[in-house]
Amino acid sequence: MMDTVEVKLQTLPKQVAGVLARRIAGSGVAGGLGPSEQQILQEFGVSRAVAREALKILASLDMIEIAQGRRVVLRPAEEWDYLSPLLIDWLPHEQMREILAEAHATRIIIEPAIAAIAAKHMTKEKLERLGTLLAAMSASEDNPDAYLKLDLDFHMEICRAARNRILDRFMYSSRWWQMASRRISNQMPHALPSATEMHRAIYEALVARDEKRAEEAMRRHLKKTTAVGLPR
Amino acid sequence: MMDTVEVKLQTLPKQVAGVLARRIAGSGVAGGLGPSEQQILQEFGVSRAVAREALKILASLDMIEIAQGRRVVLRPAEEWDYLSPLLIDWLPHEQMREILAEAHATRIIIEPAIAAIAAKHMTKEKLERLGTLLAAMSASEDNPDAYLKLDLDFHMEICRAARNRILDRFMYSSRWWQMASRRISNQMPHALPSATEMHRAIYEALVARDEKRAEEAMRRHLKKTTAVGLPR
DNA sequence: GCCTATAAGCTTATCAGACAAGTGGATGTT
DNA sequence: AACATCCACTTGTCTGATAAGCTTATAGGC
Repeated sequence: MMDTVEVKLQTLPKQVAGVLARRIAGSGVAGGLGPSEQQILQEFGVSRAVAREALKILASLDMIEIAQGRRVVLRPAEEWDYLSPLLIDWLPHEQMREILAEAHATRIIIEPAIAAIAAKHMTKEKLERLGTLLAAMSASEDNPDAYLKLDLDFHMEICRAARNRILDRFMYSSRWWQMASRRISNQMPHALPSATEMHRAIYEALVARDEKRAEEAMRRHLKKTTAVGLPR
Repeated sequence: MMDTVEVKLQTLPKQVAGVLARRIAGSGVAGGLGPSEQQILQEFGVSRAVAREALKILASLDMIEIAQGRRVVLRPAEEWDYLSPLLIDWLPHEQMREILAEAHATRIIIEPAIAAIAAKHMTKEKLERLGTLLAAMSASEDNPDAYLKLDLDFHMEICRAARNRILDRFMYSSRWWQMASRRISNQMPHALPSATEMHRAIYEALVARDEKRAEEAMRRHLKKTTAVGLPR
């Protein structure tokens, strides 16, 4: 039963995996031994099914390697799946801030290129949806949470226009980073009206189907929108 | 026991997940009902533990959504985890070729930027390792398999120099795509000596710490190395 | 008739205990 | 010292229960 507290925020294996992941992230040596099923049984008092699922979760993040007959071993942190929303939540704040900064740097590389491709493929329907989102953003400048969601949708919609599922997947992960970013620092990075203006600039470049201008507008936007809470 | 054939190429849940994934990828409607534990038990004759793990695998790829009490539902294909080596293997060839083309397009976006950043951060040790890899490539031009491995290591090593774990993860996935690419089309795309020359150009730009030149050399390399087996 | 509350029957989640299969090291033999 | 065998330990799979959450239908009250 894992604990006297009976609240069930999430599934049991996920909770166990979270504890183990934090422990590994905090003080794990690649190549070293990972938690065995038996250890988990004793420490958490859960059934073997739960222990196994927890390990499977860690394995799916490439944090550990499981093989029949062999003990669980820790994998190098450079190869963990930092694109997963699970791992994001389980990293110590120090590492999390680093990752978020790296994620933002990656956005600056990828999204301008996406905007350029999107400008080429832009259709009337897409533009209409983008226009609607833009209007909604303009009307939600007093509601940061709603604004963030619209912001994410706006970027995702542009990405979809590029018709590249790999890039789609990247943007999908990007969503979690930005929500995590919001979570650790509640302050708004900039005045929302200014953000709306930059989004409008991107939108208009897309309307004009001007690849170079869309690329540049996106780059300017992202460079201004510095990674939240990362003054370093 | 799943089948009369007793060969064990991989774990049982993975096999089941593979069959289900192919089926879903072939004719699945987002929002529709996915396979239930009961259905899997009856169809494959496996235990519930195996059926559950198979479903968990599909869920980790964002192909299905599992919740207690509710039936399993199919998630939209646009949000599947195309970065996973599992999914790559399970896609029908048609879709796989599309994805591989999109993956290559993504490389052309990301890797030149990586090369530029790497040029800035390049150290003596990294350069030495890259030089060693380059020499090994030159010596392995008659062994396509060994060459591919060295090629992948070369690109990964450059990425590591950029010190960005998100980009690392992308390159890590890229490895699987290229191995899959090789798998479906055994022909070598180009003469290996020519490839070595292009790698050497990248290497020399890195030695000179010339960001622009490294970026351009990488771009030229990738544009030449068209996605294998994709004449379309 | 309409709304609500309860209950029944699905589904997935967790538990328990067993046996199978693979690995690695200890043991013992040559 | 080299090799084969065995044994302890690990993960993989099976069986059959019980718990918990959701959906639907049914019965009751208004």
